[in-house]
Amino acid sequence: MTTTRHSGRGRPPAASRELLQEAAFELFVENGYLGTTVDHIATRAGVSRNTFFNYFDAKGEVFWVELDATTERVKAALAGDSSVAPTTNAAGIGIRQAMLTAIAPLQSEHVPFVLTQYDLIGSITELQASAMSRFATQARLLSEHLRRNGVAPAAARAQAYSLIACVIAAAQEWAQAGPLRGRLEPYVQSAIDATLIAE
Amino acid sequence: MTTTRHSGRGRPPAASRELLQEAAFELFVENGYLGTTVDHIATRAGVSRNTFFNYFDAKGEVFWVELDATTERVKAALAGDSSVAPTTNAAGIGIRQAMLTAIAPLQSEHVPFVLTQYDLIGSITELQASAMSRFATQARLLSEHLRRNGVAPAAARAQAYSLIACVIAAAQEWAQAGPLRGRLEPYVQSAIDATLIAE
DNA sequence: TAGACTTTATGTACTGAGTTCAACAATGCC
DNA sequence: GGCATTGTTGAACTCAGTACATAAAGTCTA
Repeated sequence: MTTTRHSGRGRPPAASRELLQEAAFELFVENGYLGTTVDHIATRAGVSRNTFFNYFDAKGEVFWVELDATTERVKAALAGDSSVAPTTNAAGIGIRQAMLTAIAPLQSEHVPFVLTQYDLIGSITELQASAMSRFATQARLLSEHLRRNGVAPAAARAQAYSLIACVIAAAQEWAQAGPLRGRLEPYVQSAIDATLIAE
Repeated sequence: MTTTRHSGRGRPPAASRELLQEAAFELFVENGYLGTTVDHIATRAGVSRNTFFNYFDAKGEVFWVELDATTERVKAALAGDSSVAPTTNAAGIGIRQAMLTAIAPLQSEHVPFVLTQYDLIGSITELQASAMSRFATQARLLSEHLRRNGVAPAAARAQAYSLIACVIAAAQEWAQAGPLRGRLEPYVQSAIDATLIAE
């Protein structure tokens, strides 16, 4: 997942996730997702088809490089969260804070490519699969953190999933909001609020 | 999506979604999902490979027949929901009630096959894709209903997604709970409660 | 400097999902 | 019987993803 540094020994890499990602995005813009084959991407990046699969497990994975960095930040924020008292409420607020911290750097200019392509995600099975896989990873992350802090499994799951739901909803609104969208964080905050007052 | 009745005219169908689904489940149990090809399923059902794709858009779709029936019930419940006052709260409760009504028939014996296969869904891209697609359909359904009832788009999205998150979390707990699990409904109710008290 | 070792790249061949399209089969209707 | 309609079938194809053996390009060590 993370970019592994070249150790010095062995044949130096001819490509990188970033290089392949750039080549892919160029081609997606030029020919669309379906009009772009893995062969095209590899050729554009100057490597062979197989090399692409050395860097990504699947064609659709290329969309998520930027967002996976955010997942890493979530992980870090959770690790740094001492989450004091093992009560449901404190832990619930814990994951919420961790999430807000992780997405805090996301400014108007940093809209991940994937967020500008919701129509694609909705219509292309490979992207649906990779999106689902991302959500599942996040869910596991948050859910386990809650359980470690004493929240009952069922409640942990519900709270984790619900938080992710809010982030997704917020991210969609944010991406759609155009160049003046500003930071993502307030969008997430109001999504959370919208679900809480719904009593 | 819905089973289209044979109109009387034309060549009568040699198969049906149900028949293919049964053949598929048998083979999944015998040889696993990956060990079962579309060819196998079609052969077991006594038709050709192409005929399978006349009934399902993809191999993974076969998992969701039972759950798609629930989606139809959600749709019906929403249609029958006069959802009186166009206020956020009333509409929010509206989709919640519609969802609870739609899943009310689900008893201990009716655990959809797909719910017993979460490990599969997590590891097989085709199933991730079809799951994602189901969630997206549900989300659109609920979200549009809220917007029609005067809820702001952003809030509608957040509430709809969050409700789906609760149902998914609840369904997982329910499926894992074993033969004495009882009805799904209370699981959903407590998932919703768990997210609301998380303030 | 000649290997030995390590890491990455490449080529080939394969499986299987999903698509396209034309031909064919079975039914009701006139 | 002819005809429209609906459904099935076969063949050929594209492309993602996998497996595996081999080659290339470096570093390290004797």
